[in-house]
Amino acid sequence: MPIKADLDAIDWKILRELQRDGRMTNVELSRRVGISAPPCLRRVKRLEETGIIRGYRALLNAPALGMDVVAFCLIGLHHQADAELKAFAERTRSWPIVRDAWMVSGESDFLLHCVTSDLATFQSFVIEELTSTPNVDTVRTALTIRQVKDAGLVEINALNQTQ
Amino acid sequence: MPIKADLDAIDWKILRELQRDGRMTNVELSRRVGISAPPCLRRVKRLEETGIIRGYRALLNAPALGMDVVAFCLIGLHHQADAELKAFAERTRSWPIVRDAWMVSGESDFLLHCVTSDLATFQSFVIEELTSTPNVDTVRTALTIRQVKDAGLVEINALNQTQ
DNA sequence: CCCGCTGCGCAAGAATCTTTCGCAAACACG
DNA sequence: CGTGTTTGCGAAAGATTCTTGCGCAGCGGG
Repeated sequence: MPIKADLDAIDWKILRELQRDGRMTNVELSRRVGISAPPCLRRVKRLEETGIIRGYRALLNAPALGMDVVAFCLIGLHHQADAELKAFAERTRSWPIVRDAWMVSGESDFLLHCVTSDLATFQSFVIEELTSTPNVDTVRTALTIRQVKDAGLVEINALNQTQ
Repeated sequence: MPIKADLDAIDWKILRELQRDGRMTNVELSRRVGISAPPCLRRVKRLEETGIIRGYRALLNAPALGMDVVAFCLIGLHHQADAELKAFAERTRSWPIVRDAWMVSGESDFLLHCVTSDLATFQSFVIEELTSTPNVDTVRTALTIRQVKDAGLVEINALNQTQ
């Protein structure tokens, strides 16, 4: 699945710009990376088709939309057989409060990124949903105070552009 | 800062669509939300200007770009005075490995989302950077096995559209 | 030396963006 | 009720951008 595509300096620049502003016009993008619009569009399309660009997403302001509580939950299961891991993973997808989730190794088995409107909703989710889910052993929660950094998913610096 | 803007059903539809595909053309967006293009564009612009839409971002495929290691670090500090919290927050911004970071309350003080090319790089980051940073008390790490859910930041369901 | 491959950029038509303007519905107020 | 104000939709048109087709240059391999 990971194709490890060989990208040149221009491709890296495109990725950096689109990670910074995914709605930039192709004309502006082509100007920034130093080629004309048609080849630039072809490169973007190729990056999308090969899956290197998985998609585009608007970043929403959660508090302004009434979602004031962001929290992380570390979940430990009793049994970690493959079927049980898959079952819990599937369950996270059915909880709207859980925005993204990771299977992890270490002291816990899952890490959930949760967003809710208020603390009461979050607490009832933890108590009535999480801890009452079969096979769930431990639930440790960390309420967020504020986000202190929000870069894109992948670091793209000048070094990538010299390949 | 959180404006708690009053949004109607069409605004919520716009947010839902753009969170799903941030590069959709305005014509396509207007068709999906049921109004013509000009008022649709005005609404999007207003959502951007009021900060409800914070920006747009391309979602990159980290493994395909050679970033095979995703991990989370829970950091506990010795002292949690305001100046020290700010100092550590500032430091997270200088580490390229840290892609986003949260100040949290609970057993730890910070949660770091880290992405690196390989395990050795991550380990040397933890040992040589994190644990040797002044005021850092505890560092707990959770290596991710795989992401099991990746929805947008905010849940937008049909209920929002009946306001 | 020639051939095939790759990728750039020009040019033109299609689609989209963006502004302007008229209009209708909702509302406040006398 | 009637009137003025506000708000937001949608048609129209020009500007911009997207998208495709095509010619050309650079680069290896036979």
